[in-house]
Amino acid sequence: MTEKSAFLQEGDTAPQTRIQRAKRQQILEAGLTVFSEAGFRGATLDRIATEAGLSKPNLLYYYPSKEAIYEALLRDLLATWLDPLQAIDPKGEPVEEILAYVGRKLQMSRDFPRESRLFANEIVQGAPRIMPALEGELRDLVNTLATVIKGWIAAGRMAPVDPHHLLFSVWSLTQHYADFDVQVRAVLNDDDPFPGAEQHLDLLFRRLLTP
Amino acid sequence: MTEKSAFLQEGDTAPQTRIQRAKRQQILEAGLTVFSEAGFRGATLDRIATEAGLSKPNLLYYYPSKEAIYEALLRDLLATWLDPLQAIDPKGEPVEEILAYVGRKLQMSRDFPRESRLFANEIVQGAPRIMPALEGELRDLVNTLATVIKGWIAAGRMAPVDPHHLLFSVWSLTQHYADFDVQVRAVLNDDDPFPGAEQHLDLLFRRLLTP
DNA sequence: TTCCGATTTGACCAATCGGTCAAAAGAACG
DNA sequence: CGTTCTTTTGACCGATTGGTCAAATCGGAA
Repeated sequence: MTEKSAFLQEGDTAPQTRIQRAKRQQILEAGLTVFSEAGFRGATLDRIATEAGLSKPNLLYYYPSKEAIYEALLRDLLATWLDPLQAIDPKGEPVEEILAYVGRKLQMSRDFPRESRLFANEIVQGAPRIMPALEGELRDLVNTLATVIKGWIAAGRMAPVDPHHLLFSVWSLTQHYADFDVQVRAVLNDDDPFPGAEQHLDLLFRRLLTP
Repeated sequence: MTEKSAFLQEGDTAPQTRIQRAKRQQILEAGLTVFSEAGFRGATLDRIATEAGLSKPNLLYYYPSKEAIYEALLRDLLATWLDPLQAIDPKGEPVEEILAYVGRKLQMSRDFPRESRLFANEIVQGAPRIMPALEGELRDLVNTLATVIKGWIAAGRMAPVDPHHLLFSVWSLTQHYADFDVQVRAVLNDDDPFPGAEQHLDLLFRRLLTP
């Protein structure tokens, strides 16, 4: 087990007024849009400020730097992103638990594509800022779940599958519909891919996992 | 069918000396490295020039702009990227044909991760420069293959699966090991993921496709 | 050697970048 | 009203960006 990563931690939670909280939220919203479209380097403070309806110095009054906005976003998102994983119940029915996880992840791709693309941008470019979280919290969580899955397999309650690669499969298959959205829609003539995706992934994992 | 896209076409093939061909190749090599690490906006001409062992004006002597290098790369890569798809033989054994395709794609993730990440960067950020190719050549190729697969299914030679989503699955599962390499390795303690991936994907698609 | 086109480079430029600062404008409260 | 604290802004700065250009250098043919 790795000890909890010291990176991406929030500083002291300063007492914020209602206005400050609201403006910071506006900025994070705008930052999410811009960073997810352009990546860290591609995003500009001017664009984020415009998107948030603020002047650039005003934006910098609430967050001290571009880095600060980006890291605040990553920090907030990490929890959201790991939630569906933690919701898997070791005492549940294995195949159904994993299928439900796939469903949750697919729904996140549909409902929060910007968040997915923000992570995708970060990781494709080498994860320079969330690597510690990947090697810390994420790895721990994955290893814990891998143990659970191995138990399920040993008990004959699901087909024998490498737990780590199973998780990679869930991530890649579901996030693909958010991250590669434009490609998917280009191929499908702009039809909504999600109904078909849900059915397909249900079939795929059911076939893979049913003992 | 969409007519062949007019974008990303090479200009008249000017007669090149041996030196010109070599230097241009150097530049594309360096460009591939830098663009795949940083995306279009994140890449700088200075970095590409340094990587190629040239001065910036010298680099611009061979390619007129940053855009020109990037588009030359995308153009060259598109063919390479579509090759494994075209190698699928409609007269072959369905399950084995698709499994072989998966194998080729996975090998490309292992051997050409920069190329994979270049595309990933481009598409995650909205595919502003290869959208025409996606809606043209790619869509045509995919639709052609989808017809073949539907034929295979109708003949009972493979399990009934949505052909488009099947292809998305192949792409996402295989490219994940290149595009999200740092995440995969972070979770796996830096072990080589490819042997396990090969076995896992073979199992996954065999289960999915065997009638 | 001379010559000529191909190649290379240092110096430079305008635009954009992230970020600063002092001063102005609001808001809250007496 | 005046005072005090918070919020907002225009003007500005140094660094970096993509790209230009004239001059220097190179390399091969005669």
